[in-house]
Amino acid sequence: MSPRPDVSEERKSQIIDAAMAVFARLGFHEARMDDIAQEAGLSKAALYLYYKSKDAIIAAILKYFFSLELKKLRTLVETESSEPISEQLLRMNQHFSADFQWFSAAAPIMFEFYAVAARQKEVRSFLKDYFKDYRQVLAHLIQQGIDREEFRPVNADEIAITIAALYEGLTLLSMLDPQAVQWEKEGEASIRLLLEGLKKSVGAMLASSTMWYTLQESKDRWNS
Amino acid sequence: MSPRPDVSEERKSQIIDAAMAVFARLGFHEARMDDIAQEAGLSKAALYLYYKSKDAIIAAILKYFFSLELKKLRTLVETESSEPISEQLLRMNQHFSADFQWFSAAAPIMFEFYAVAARQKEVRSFLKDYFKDYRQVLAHLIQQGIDREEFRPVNADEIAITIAALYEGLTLLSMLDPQAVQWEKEGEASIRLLLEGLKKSVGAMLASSTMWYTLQESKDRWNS
Amino acid sequence: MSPRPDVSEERKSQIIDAAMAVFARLGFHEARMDDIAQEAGLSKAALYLYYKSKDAIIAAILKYFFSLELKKLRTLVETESSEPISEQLLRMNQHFSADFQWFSAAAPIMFEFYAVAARQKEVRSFLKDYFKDYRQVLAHLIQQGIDREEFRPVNADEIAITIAALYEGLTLLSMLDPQAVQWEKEGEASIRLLLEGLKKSVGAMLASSTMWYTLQESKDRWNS
Amino acid sequence: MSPRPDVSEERKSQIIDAAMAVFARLGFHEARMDDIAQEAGLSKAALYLYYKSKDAIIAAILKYFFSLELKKLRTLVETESSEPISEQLLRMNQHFSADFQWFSAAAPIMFEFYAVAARQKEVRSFLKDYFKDYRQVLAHLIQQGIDREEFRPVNADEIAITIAALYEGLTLLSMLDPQAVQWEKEGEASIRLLLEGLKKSVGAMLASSTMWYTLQESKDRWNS
DNA sequence: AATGAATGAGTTTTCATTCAT
DNA sequence: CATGAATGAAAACTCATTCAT
Repeated sequence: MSPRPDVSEERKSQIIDAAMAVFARLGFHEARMDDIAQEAGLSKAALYLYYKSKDAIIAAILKYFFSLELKKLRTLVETESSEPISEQLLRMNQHFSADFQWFSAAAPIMFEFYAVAARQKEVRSFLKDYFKDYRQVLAHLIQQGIDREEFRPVNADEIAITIAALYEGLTLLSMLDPQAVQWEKEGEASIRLLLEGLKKSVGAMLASSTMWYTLQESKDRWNS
Repeated sequence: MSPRPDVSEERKSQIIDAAMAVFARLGFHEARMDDIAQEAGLSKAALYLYYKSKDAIIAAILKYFFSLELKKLRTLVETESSEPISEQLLRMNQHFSADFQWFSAAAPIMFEFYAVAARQKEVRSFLKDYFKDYRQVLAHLIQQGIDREEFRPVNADEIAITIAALYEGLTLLSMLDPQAVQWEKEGEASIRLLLEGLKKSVGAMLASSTMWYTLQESKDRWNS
Repeated sequence: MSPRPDVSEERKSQIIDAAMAVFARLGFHEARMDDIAQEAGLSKAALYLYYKSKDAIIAAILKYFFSLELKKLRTLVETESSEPISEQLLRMNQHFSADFQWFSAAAPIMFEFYAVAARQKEVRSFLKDYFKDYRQVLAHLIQQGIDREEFRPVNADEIAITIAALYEGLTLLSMLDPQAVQWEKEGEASIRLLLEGLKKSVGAMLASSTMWYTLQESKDRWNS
Repeated sequence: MSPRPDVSEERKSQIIDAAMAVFARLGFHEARMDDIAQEAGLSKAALYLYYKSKDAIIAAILKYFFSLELKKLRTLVETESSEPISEQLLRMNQHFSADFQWFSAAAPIMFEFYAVAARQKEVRSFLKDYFKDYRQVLAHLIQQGIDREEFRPVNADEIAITIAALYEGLTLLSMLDPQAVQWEKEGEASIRLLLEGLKKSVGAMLASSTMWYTLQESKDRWNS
């Protein structure tokens, strides 16, 4: 119990929280340092004690936000489970949906980062790495499905891209039109469609089961 | 019909072109009216003869850009064709990819609009309508596939959402990491996966053919 | 008579005049751009149309002020005149004194530049060149005095340094204590003292005349 | 006499030393209280325990610095010596030159004070008194030279002004261009020139010596 | 129709100074 | 005594917009 406990970390996250709230409301450019200070209950000058500049706050949020997202995904997926991968993918959707409150609050910030990334190399590079990790986690999951012969022997990396793209796109569409595009519902529908495409085809399925023989007989009969 | 054809329209698109170039390079906020004027070869004051404000220019670009996109999609898809829908979808991909130059130049603007939409009702509303139309065109195509019994009797609107989301997400991912996520390649892979899921399953296929009867018999036998 | 005559040069000197007045009153740091704008009868933003920054204004004054001083000196001295150099030197003093109004108004700026020069290489370099020219003009004058055998064969450059130093020091002292150190009076006294030292000494005078021989004799006698 | 000798004085000079170092490097305005605190190895708040404000520190330096200079001059000159005054003046130069290291380090501060003095009455008044004392010491020396009939019966105060001005000017010129204006060399040359002007003229010299008679004879002969 | 000139209204950042501990 | 933390009060610089010609 030191006399004056380090207040620095507390202040920093206090500022980040405030800044996220303000940025979500106003955007990076319209948000004033004054707004953030007020939201944080600090003086404007205090912000500069903990962050060198407005950009530094934005950069800190960039790291904070996407690290958090990645952590969530990993917690959700990375522990190997005997549960069918398809079930896991569907459950993932539910978890994302459950997070919706937080998510839609942060969505404006997320999209702003994407917009910035299109022009700033550093931000782009950071997000590139983020999505690389993100896809890797998904690819690993898909690969398990293939290894367990739950899925066809597809290219897991490609599927990971498909799923990641799908999620980002859904987030955009549901942000724009929450009525018409309900994340949870459309997410599940999309995943089910993908799963349908990933499933071992009937032919393939039969080929790996005793059913094969019986069906084979029917086939023979068809051909005969 | 004045003797000198109205220079107004020419100036306006001259300004829009210049503004798009500048906005793509610098973003809405960093771009100065001076930059736009210079790029357009006009005086700054001249911009105000044709557009009331910087925001008015941005709004004009919003309309121009997304109308153009929609028009492209419609040209591509809307003419009914006897060609299999799956072929049409795959061909769509190729067309989008062919447009890549223009697209990646305009991408920063597109993402910026999405970011703005997250906060501004008017922009959001505009883009909501845009994507509604966009999905409708796709849904119409999917529905044809269903009607022609090329696809399973799925919910066409849902599939349209899936495809639209997929495209937006791919655009984001490939903007961030063009090496790892190549629009054309990954777009095609994704569409093929979807098509796999859309195809009439063996069971369904049989169900809509005379084969049904024979297979039914096998099923009966399995159950017995 | 062009429709809109170039107002740029006029504005620039309008700003320089205003800035000099303000800087003399408040110093470089205490002077606000607002103060300068007000003094110039322009808006603050207008200053930035003509000068990139406050420092740019200061730099412009640096050049303006010392170029002017140099020009004055040259006008005063550089035209060869048959008038005795000592007379010219004394007359120079009077001219400087006559300029006193302007000079004491500008003195604060001058000293501030010296202070800045002590720390900023660019300013120091500029003033180095200024004083080099200044001394050169004086040295040239002194050299004439030597060539005309009005002065002893001294090192003209050294004398120029002495005079330049003397002037700068006098300006400082009289700025601090105008009662006790009156530029005109003390300047003349100092110059007369220097002239006394510059005069051909009796010995030297004799050495260059027939008197030498006679004096030489006396010397011989002293030594004998 | 408290058991722990008052730390206050120690701290104060610790701060003055640090502040001088920082001010010399950065100037009064660019120097931050933080810089001074760091240089002094104290906290910023600690500075305020010993000095009311930044200006108070500057004021303390003003007094410290010029008192020191005056003390040096007095030590050098004030003890009456039978050595010829001209020798003493020349030796003074050497002493100043020997002090050069300290001097050129402190020069930026000195010039800054002169600049401030041009605008602030209090500083000006202080420096006025400083130079009054300074000149007085010199005048006293000169007067000795006159009384001893080493010099012509000139106005000692005027000569003191000349010398003081010369020194200040030389310091400026050598700060600006140490290559071209070497304090020691040019100081000596200048003093020698002044001495030349101060010397009793040959006529006068003779008038006060036995030489007079002999030379007088030569003169007579010239005239005859 | 067109523009060079001008500006009002900010906005980030800075820093001497204070205060709670 | 000492200081880590906090802030009020600027000040330089910017830029969308207007206006006189």
